[in-house]
Amino acid sequence: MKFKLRQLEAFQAVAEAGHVTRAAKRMGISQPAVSRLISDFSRSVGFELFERRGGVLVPSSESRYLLGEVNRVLEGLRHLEDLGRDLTERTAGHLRIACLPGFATSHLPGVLSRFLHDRPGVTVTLEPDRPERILEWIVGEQFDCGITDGFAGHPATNSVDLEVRSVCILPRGHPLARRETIVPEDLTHEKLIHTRRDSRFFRRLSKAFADHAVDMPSWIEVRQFTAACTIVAEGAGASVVSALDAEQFRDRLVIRPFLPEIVHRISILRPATGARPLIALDFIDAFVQSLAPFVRDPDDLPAVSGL
Amino acid sequence: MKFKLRQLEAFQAVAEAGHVTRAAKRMGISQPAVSRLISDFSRSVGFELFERRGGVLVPSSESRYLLGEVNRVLEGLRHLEDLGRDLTERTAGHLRIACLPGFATSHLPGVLSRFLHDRPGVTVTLEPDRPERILEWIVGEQFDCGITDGFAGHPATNSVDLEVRSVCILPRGHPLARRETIVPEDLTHEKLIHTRRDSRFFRRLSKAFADHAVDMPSWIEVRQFTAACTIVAEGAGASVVSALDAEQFRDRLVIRPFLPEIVHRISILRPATGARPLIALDFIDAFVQSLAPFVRDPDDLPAVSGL
DNA sequence: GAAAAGTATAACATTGTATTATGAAGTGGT
DNA sequence: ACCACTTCATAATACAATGTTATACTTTTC
Repeated sequence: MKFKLRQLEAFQAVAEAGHVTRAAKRMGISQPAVSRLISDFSRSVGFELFERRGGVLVPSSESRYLLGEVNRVLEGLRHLEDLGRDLTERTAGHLRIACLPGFATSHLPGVLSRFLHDRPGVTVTLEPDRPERILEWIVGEQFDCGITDGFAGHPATNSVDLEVRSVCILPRGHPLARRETIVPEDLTHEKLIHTRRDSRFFRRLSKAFADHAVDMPSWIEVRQFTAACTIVAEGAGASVVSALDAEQFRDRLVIRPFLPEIVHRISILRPATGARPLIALDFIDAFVQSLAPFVRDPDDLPAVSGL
Repeated sequence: MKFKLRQLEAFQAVAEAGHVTRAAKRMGISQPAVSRLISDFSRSVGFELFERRGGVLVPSSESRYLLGEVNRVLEGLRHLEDLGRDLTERTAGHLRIACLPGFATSHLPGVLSRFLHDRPGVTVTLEPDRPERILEWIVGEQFDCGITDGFAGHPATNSVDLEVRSVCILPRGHPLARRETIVPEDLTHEKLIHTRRDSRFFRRLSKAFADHAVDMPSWIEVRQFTAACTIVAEGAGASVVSALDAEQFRDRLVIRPFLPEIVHRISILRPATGARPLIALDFIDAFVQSLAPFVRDPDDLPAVSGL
């Protein structure tokens, strides 16, 4: 005594149209097909679904009871199909992103808002934290996507690595602003703001100075590039930071290429095991694209498809 | 891109069971059938529905979104099937009854409560009114069933007629109570309570007295048998009323057969055109059965099936 | 009462849903 | 690391559901 979907649709169509013929037209099938669906349905429930009232078919008192429920079920199904389509087209779903605090406030918001603009049904959780915690979260699959740096690889994650150029930043109107590019020698008499000594970026930077036989004029040690930018923008000292962070302060300081080229490697992580939410892959792709202006080799962006 | 019901069921079953094989067992079909349903569904939505987690299948992040909606739709369908079954088994629906005021307070409530006892989903509208109004309502199809008397037939209605016996009622301890049956002569010196002079019942009663050459000792004229019963129960006068009404006062007065036999004809009406709600036919049948002890010829109750 | 519209039935084509048989892939224990 | 075992996917095929056209029947309508 199971109801067939098609029978319910025909029942609804006839109830609304009042004629088998018109219902068939509306459903885009032939009249006999509807006739059969109705008679089968009627037989399966055991009572007459319609009565004739001078030409038009009117739901019987029994089937009037059914009709409301039928409408609800079919409405639910329509809704379900919409949802299916949205998921297929990646315009619905939920995205959990963990990132370094710096991204949460600077580059990421713009990328996210553009990404979500065309995906009205998508919701996002954004959680800024330290790199170790981000890795934990990705491994534990609490998040779909992690944005971090200083990542050394982990078997339970897949990652995309990007090498972001770094630049020298100076206060506006600084004498060195006339130079096209800045080299270690130029900074000999400046007060240098740099990241923590245990960071990979610091080691690369100090090596650059050492290679040029220049003493690094260390002054202030900060945790984040953003902090360095702020201090320099205030007119104190100079720094070498990721081009990405410098961009946010473009109108408050002077940005110049720094040679030798030092890259800041950032990694985008995904859990290696488990599902691969399409929306997450889409987002990672969008994020990588957004970094194109800042990477060392824009023509060789890593592919996300293989993640 | 329309979803098939069967695919949704398979999706739900696999999501709950965690294995295609177990889902198939639960659905009572073979494993490859479920396999195909799932793969077809997956193809139609365009993303993977499940991921393996060490043996068990877990809904992917996309399909988790779908699952909730699918459950809702299938739940609605199950509910719909229940409703269909209830309607088929006449345990759901609505019944509109119009009746004479006398019935609404005396015999009918008991019949209705018994009728509704086994039909938990059925609701009833009971409207007491005068006979002319009842006929109007039936003709206009505002009601499924009318219980009236003095009905002379109407082309837009079908009716079942029942001839209810009438009895003589006396106050408790009345001298005539010793008699097995009462005849007109016995009542010569009583004060008689009877229905209105323009009623058919009154005409039959007065003819009975006339045939026996007895003056009818008319005392009080009432509209309803119930009123006559109440007055007699108070110890004043005697009356001849429908056995049906007398029954309600069984413990407050004396009931004796009255000869010659006078019948009170009541009619059960239904709209002739339009639907024939099965629940209404059931009710009429139950009502006719309930009157069996009071009709002239209990072995010859009219059939309701033909209504 | 005849024409027109609407509906039901029959014969048949197509598609969906099931079956069994069988090979591939993943799990778990020695 | 291999083997037995379970689980899953695919292929070939049977059958039921759902669609088609052709046609006869019933009801409205004028």
